[in-house]
Amino acid sequence: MIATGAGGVTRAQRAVLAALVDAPSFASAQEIHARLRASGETVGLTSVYRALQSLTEVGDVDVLRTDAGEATYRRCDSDRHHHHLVCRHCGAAVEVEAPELERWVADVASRHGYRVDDHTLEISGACGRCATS
Amino acid sequence: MIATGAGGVTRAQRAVLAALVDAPSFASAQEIHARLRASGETVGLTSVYRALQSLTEVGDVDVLRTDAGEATYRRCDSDRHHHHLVCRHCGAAVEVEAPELERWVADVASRHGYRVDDHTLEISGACGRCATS
DNA sequence: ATCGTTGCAAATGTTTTGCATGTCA
DNA sequence: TGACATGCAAAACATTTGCAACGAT
Repeated sequence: MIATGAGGVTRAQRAVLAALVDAPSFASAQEIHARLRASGETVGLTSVYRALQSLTEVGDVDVLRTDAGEATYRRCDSDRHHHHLVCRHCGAAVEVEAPELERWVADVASRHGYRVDDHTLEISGACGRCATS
Repeated sequence: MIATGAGGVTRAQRAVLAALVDAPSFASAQEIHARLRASGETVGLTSVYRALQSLTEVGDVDVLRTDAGEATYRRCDSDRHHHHLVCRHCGAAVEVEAPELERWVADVASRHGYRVDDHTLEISGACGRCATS
């Protein structure tokens, strides 16, 4: 496997990235595949999975597991470490950077004698538009 | 289905709870099943899944999805809302309650016009014992 | 007898892999 | 020609469900 540039180098990778740009928030591999098919692209499900795997490794997309166990993918604006605030209704997502949180995490960990290797925070709820309607 | 007491009322539920007490941290359904089998208990995999489902609904055990997509379960000491600090090596886990975090989450959400329905935070790293050895 | 529990087998759904084919340098 | 990329079909998973047998009240 050759190192892929940030833009995605294979046909499948380009197609998947394009689909992710349209996606309101996190989309599953199956959804991406269906969307591509619907838009006339002829990409196999296998290639979608492989493209997502590559893109994830390179860091171009973020992965999130749903409660149902489905992996969902999202193209993130920021390439820095951040967390998500996702609307359950319309799928709108806000990327939030949180230095205080990072600090707090490190603090709590060290207070328990732990070294932090990784952490995840996901907040789900309703965005302003959906909460009121 | 009848309401099950906190102790677990079916044979499968009792067995699963017992297995979870021994578990150093989160264990998958398959692991629990294997452990029960190894210890001589004759419990079907199906019953393990069903027991875990019931126990989860009642709130006796917590669920956590691994990156691999496997659901893992843990018997939690606290029945209040809390987060986990898990050691990747030995599996030791600390349950941490974090009022500041909850406040911060609510704050960030409202700043973006969101209403918070749910949130998850997982911290993984190395405990003191494993970090130094 | 009745009703919940059990567990096998089969179904489901996602993701991965084997393999033959296509494509581009 | 050679190294990938592709996609179908099949496999590998975790998990759920249908269903008949079982156990306790």
